[in-house]
Formats: sequence, structure tokens, C-alpha cells
Amino acid sequence: MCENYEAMQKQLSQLMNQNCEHQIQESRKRKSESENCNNMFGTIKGINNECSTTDEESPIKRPCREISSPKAYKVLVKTEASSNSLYVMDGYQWRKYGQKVTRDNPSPRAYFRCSNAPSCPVKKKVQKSLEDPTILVATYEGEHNHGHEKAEISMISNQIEESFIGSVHVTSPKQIIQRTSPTMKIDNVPKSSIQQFLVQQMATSLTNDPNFTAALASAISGRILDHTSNKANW
DNA sequence: CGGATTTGACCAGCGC
DNA sequence: GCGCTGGTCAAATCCG
Repeated sequence: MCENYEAMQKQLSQLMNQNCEHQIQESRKRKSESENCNNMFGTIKGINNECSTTDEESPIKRPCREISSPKAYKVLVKTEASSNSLYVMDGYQWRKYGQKVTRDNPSPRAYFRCSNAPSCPVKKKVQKSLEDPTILVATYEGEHNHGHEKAEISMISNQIEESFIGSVHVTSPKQIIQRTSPTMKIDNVPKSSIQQFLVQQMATSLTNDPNFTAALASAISGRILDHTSNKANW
């Protein structure tokens, strides 16, 4: 699995390099992060840093500031439909320092800084998805310079639906949530998150396997029957 | 009372 | 230079 995953990463890097060169030749229209990052149904730019490697070679100064942030990735969180909260429980402690209504999305965008450690440079932007208000789009920038603390437990207990997005074209939010084609730049994502992602992928594959679920069901029912028959014998 | 949140003001970058 | 926009600051407010 890991080998296949690494092979996919290489292919993705090559493709993104090609896209990057093409983008350099395109218009120098102002890079708006809200247009590129918040619109998860379009081509998402600035989340990965592939293009930054060609900066020195390119005669045109790259317009996207976000590319200078090498550790940016997105997390999509499914929330309760009635919930208006912009708080994403990911195990870290965040301090909100601003909120803004952006032009292309009527729902406000909240800005958070990691407060687990005073010098932690990580920032997080959270905004509801334009297409599906029950989905919170959290964009993380930077890398934590402290321990993960209770993140692992929290991510499981809060049933976070997450997907990491590189420079890919996404056609539907459901596709993201169902993780039909997970693509991410491995350098952009904390290793613990990668492990989490792989575990989830494995769990999904197993649960989608009818043979596995049937065997699991029979094993559980057998266990229960054994247990009840043992009790009856008592 | 101290820390977290809210929210209006301010700043910088970009297009025209 | 001006206006628009996203991002950040900081004083006011809230809350445990």
C-alpha cells in the first residue's frame, strides 16, 4: 500500500510540475486565496508548494503568496446541519484572532492561531463550504512545533471526515468526503495525519469488502451466540 | 480576574 | 492614486 502510495505521489508531483509550468505562462491575474482555496469545486491552487521550486528559474514572479507557505493543507469536516459553529475539533488548542466575510462566500471565515505553544506558527482558516453548509473547510498553514497531544483521540472521537487536497480538480464535495481519489502532497501533511489517513483508507477498503463484512458479522454473531449459550449453561 | 472571543479598524497587495 | 479584498490587530466584551 505504501509503495503504491509513493508511486502515486511521484506521478502527482510530475503532473503538478507540468501544471505549474503551464500556469506560469497564463495570466498574471491576482491570486486570490478565497477564489482558489475556498472554491473546492474548482482547481485549488496555493495549497501545495510544487510551483515554488521553479521560482528561481521563472522569469515571471509568481503572484501567489501562499506558495511560500510550504505546509498548507485542507481538511473538510462534516458538521451537524444545525450547527453554526466554525470550530473544528482537531485536538489542538486554537485561539481565534479574526473573522471576515469574504466576497465569494456569504458565510464568515474564521482565523485561528495554535495556542498549544506560544511560538507555534500554525494558522487555520475555517469557513463553511459554499455548496454544502454542513461541511466546514479548514485550511491549515504551517507545521506545529510541539507535540500532537490529544489530537489522535480527538480526531477519532469527533468523527472528522477529512481529505487532503493537492492541486487537483474536484467536481463534487461528496467525492471529497468519500475519498474516492485521495491525493495529497506528502510533504504538506504531518506524518501522524498521513498515518490516520492510511488507517481510514484501510478501514474503508475492509468495510467495503462484502466478504470481510460477512465474515465479521458471522464472527460477531457467533461470539454473541457462544456468550449467550454459555450464560444459559450457567 | 485572567483568558478567550468578538468585531470594527487598519494594512498590504493587486487590478484598473 | 483609488478602490476592492483578504488578513491581522487590538480594544471591548464575555465567561468561567
